[in-house]
Amino acid sequence: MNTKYGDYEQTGVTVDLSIFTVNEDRLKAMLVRRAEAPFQGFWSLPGGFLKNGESLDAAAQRVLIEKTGVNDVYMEQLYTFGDPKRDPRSRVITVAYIALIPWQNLPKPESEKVTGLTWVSVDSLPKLAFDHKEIMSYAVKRLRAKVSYSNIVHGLMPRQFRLSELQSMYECIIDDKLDKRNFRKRMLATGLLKETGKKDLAGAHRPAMLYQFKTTEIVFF
Amino acid sequence: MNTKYGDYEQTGVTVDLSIFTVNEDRLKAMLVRRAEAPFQGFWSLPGGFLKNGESLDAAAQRVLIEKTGVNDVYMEQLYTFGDPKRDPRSRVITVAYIALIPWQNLPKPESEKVTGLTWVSVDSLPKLAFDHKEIMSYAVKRLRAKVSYSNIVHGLMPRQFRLSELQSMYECIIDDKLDKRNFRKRMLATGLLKETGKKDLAGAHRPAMLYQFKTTEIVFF
DNA sequence: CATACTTAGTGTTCATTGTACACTTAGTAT
DNA sequence: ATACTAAGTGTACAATGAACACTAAGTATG
Repeated sequence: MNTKYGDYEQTGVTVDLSIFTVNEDRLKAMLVRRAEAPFQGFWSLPGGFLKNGESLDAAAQRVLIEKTGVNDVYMEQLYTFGDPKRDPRSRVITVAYIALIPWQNLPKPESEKVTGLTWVSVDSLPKLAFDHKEIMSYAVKRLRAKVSYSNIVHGLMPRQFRLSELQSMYECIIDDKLDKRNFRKRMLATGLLKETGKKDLAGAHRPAMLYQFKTTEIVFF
Repeated sequence: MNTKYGDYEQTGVTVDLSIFTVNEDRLKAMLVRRAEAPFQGFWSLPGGFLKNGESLDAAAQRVLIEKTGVNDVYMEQLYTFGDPKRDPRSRVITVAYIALIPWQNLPKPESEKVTGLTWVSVDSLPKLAFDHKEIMSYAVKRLRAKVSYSNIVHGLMPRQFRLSELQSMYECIIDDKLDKRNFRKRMLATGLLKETGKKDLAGAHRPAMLYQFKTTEIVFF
């Protein structure tokens, strides 16, 4: 396990992902069932070892596609966790990422039994393997904070949406209610939205204008 | 070099530190001269390999003490850089940290020739080894941003100080002038400062009250 | 010892931003 | 035709941020 340097241990490097979506008015995270020891049968964050010649971002992308089938989503590095005892087998440090996926973009969920995957509200997480609870807490904290000073919710919205849907998205991430008129004023004032000209005729009520983001980039207010 | 897993390379893990101080009204970073290849003779960030059983934070602390002789300073993890080509020898990922040290707390600098250490204004950095320029840019960006929404400057101030010194600290980090009255109002309004009751009688002018921070913790506004 | 010099210390006005709050509109359903 | 539902809109007030100039309390000098 150790190199010729003695003091300098060979270290495993993994990436672990906090993949978020919003569904049924709940902020949810993807968990995968561990098939093997340690923590066999426990839920954990999707992750994997860094491969030969692979950048950290690329590794995170790879894990994302493996588990969700989805590409091209918002992703950012969160933090690196390196407690020497965090993996009982050997020294492994993990570079944690946050990813955001609009629920609509996810393939229809198959049975949890088959896939070993599930989406769980971040407020009612089960016991998680390793230090994944800590990682997840940190990710939720970062996401909640970032919502208030950036347009990061973009990563969770479908391409076109009603302003009321956008508002709900904010509300369920920050877990608080917002004033409709002030919300609309602020959002339109950012200049990041544009009207599509289309209307959403669903429902027995006045149809809503559909909006979309002008740019994919994350902007800080 | 490779493990039995083939795809999964053994990876070196280092920590690299952007250590900042302010002196002569300049935000400066510590650089160390590389004694060995690669990048022999180049300036680089202080850093080192993660040791056996050592947490990332502990490794960063160790490097800090080795290079500065100083303990107990503000330090935070910055970002993890993992481009597969960032070290020409082999796969090494590095966890970057930011550290802040009040200039007054540093031991008297010996000759650069002897120590291989120097402090350079972040606006006039020389060519750096590896991807250290990129790391440093990111660190400066983070520090400049954080100054405006936290009391992180605490990490750069001596224990007691005049409000005008505090203002200068802000000004030279954000590289802009601030209004004296508004600055004082805002600072005192945070409630994070307390008067020491002492006066600074240096200089041929009205003596200044000395202040200190009530708490060591970093607070976000 | 009177005067000049230097930095410390202090308030107010105005502009901008944020917050609270209720009714009309345009569709569908009965 | 009427009821129902979510969409869409404006204003008054409070809080915050920004611009701005003089007096105070020491030391240094002639």
